[in-house]
Amino acid sequence: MAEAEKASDSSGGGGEEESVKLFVGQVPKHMTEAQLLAMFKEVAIVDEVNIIKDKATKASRGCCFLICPSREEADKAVSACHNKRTLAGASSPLQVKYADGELERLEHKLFVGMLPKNVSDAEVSALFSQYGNIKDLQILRGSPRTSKGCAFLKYETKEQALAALEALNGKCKMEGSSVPLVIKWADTEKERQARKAQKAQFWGSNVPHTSPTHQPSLFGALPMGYLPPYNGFGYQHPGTYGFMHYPMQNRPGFHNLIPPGNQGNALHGGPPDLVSTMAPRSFAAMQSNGYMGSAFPALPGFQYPLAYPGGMMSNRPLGNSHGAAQPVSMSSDLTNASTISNSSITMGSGDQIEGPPDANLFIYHIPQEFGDQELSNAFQAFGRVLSAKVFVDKATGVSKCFGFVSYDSPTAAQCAINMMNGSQLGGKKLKVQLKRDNKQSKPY
DNA sequence: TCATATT
Repeated sequence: MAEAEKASDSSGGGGEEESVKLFVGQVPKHMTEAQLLAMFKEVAIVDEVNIIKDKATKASRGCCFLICPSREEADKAVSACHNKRTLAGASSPLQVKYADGELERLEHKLFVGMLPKNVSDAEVSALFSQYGNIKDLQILRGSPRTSKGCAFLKYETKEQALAALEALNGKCKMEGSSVPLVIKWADTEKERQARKAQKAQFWGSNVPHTSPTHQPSLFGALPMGYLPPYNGFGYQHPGTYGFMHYPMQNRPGFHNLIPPGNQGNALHGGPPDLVSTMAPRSFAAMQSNGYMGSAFPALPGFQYPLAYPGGMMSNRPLGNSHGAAQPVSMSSDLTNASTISNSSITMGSGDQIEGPPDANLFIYHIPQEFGDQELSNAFQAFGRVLSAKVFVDKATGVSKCFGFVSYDSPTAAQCAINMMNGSQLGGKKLKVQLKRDNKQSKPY
């Protein structure tokens, strides 16, 4: 009694279903959509180019989307361009890939929960084959004979997947189970990452100290976009069995198809509410540590390195011979010192300006709690810092402990290497070296 | 352990 018809007419029937969105990185900010379109049209059919712009300033963010009419065309664009050529003004080759969630959108992947523990592939196959050809079935197992109660499943078409979802979700108990199956669209990568990030927050582990240069925030470690945190996709929509009209090409972003009383499953269950369980952290610690209120506020966990060249804010430079540090005049007075550093604080971080060749540093073992600003501060004694960037995990906001510092001169960079490489910052020894050259200049 | 970004 499977009515595949019903499914197909709710999906609009436009040819758009087939089109594929690609993400393109390393696009020089000055390029126009028309220029990009012309360029990409040389290698594939491209319907549209959309430059991704800053919401506020409308300036290009250095990347764009391409809309291709089919996967074939999209793949042509990817293989012809990805990592293949560097546009004038870019620092590394074009990055061309499926936009976030796009691959998954095309995959029609379903999540199946509440499977019996002892279910076999054959049983699941038999049940789901009623609705279409199963392209891929993966039952998550603890051991060969026991399932974890869930599976991922792909059909050839979205209509088939939708038919199975509508026919079985909440309505079908498999032999050996007292609860009905739960079927939903599998989470996208983004949803998984968001959930992971939330879990990290929840457990309070792995979260760097809130930097004293920012307002203390419960979510200081997360990118702004994650505020407020996800509240558990669709977990509180009991009773929504109604089939929403699936809009044209996009499946719903959130899943409200879980029957009431169903707890979900280990993979998809998340803490329902984080906000109320979060406790402010690290404020007291900050106030009681010796640095707070001194002229050393921006460097939590900083231990005066023996090798440290002096001059971080209030410290009098050690009469060093490299001309970069502020000259020591009669005053090592705090007000004066902090004025100096405050004025340079605002310029060194943020944009990723590259300096001239050999003026850019790669730094590893940066203390976890350092942000761009702290990195910049730590390196400003050796020359003019054009930019300082600590890399951060996109999903969790946690520092990856490496970053880049760019100076305006190779001399400054070399000086920083001499003074900072191997010095003790936080727990580990800093590794400071010249950044590898990324540009692929055509050998021929 | 060497460069992001997803309207």
